[in-house]
Amino acid sequence: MFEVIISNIKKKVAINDEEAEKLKTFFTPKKLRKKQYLLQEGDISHYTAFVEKGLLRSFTIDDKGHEHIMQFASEDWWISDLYSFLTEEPSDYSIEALEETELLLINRNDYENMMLAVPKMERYFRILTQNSLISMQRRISGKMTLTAEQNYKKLMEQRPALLQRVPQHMIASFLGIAPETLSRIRKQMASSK
Amino acid sequence: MFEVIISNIKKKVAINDEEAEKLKTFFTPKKLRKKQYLLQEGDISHYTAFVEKGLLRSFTIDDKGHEHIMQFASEDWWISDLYSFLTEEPSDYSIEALEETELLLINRNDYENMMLAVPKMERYFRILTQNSLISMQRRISGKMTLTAEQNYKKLMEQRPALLQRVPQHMIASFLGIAPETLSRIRKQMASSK
DNA sequence: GATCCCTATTGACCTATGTCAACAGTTTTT
DNA sequence: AAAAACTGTTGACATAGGTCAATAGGGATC
Repeated sequence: MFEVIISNIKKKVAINDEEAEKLKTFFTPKKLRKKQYLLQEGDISHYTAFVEKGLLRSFTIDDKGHEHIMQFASEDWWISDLYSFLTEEPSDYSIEALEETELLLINRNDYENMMLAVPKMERYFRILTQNSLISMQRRISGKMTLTAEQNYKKLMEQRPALLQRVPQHMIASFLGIAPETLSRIRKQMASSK
Repeated sequence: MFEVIISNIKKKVAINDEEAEKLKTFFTPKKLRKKQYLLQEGDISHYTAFVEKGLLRSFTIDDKGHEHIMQFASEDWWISDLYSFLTEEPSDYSIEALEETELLLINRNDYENMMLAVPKMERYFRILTQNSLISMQRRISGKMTLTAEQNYKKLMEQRPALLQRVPQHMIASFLGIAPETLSRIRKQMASSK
């Protein structure tokens, strides 16, 4: 059950078997069916979740009732509303399973305790967060400098598998464009190729 | 010379005087005049910089020659192109001083060595990076769900001092809108109030 | 196997924001 | 103090992408 996460951690920091065993004690497994929620907008994100299997999305809903997807998380990724998780303020986001999903949850206290018990985890989470920050910066950069079509192509290159697992209108939502726009972009890409 | 950074670190992790002394040895002070560059697009971001005094921006230039500002950094902030700093690949960004600026620089090796010498710095940088990640997420969220005017108002609330220090067209660039658009937004805000 | 829901497509039209150019203050440089 | 560079404003116009509504083909569900 813990193979995926332990191997993920070992990719970033060197831990021994004893430390690995200690880490396992902090997590709570949880399964979600398709369409079940891990977090509802307005609630506090008590957990941050590691995805062992499956796929989820985090999203928010604007004044006009439109959904905007902030993140997709599949195997080997973490997902939460970091702001709500760290501050224990209510979240603006919901997190929903898009497939049968298996998670390992850790709550705020155990997150801190785990780092006290195994200090190398500070380093693990630092590296993880740095990588997320870089990808967020690139996403903003793309939003500011590229057209919708260019951003779509970039996503095709960077996360081709995602496009196979997620309905097209959710890809549009993640890119920050209307589903009709993505449909038209694809049509025109097909014709001009 | 190190008061600002040491007090910034102490706000996030408990360090003693001995550790503080050790930390100081890793930094190189640097001054920049207005309009001088810390990093030029195409070069490798060898340093990450802590701002003791002054103000800088990081920005990229798109196909049409338009500048897009990714970050403003004033006193008590860090600035670099994190991607280039960590991977030692050439950067897509430039970093320029907007005022007389005093920095403390640390290079890639010393960044790692500092964390080996004072392991609490892993925690410090983890917390720092988490906070940056949260603010980036909010910026994307705003870009996706709000109008240009709403994003401008949000910035006015969150960083009022910045608007006093930076020309309006750079605020527009940071918001990802044309300078003319911001001028019109301000005009209309003034009349409807 | 009929119904319902979800998904994608298309057309007609709309709107927020961008573009280009002119102009006028201000600040900086010489 | 003149010239140059920078900054912000305004008007006319252009355009990328959004909105709304109709249609249609799967799956899923009863």
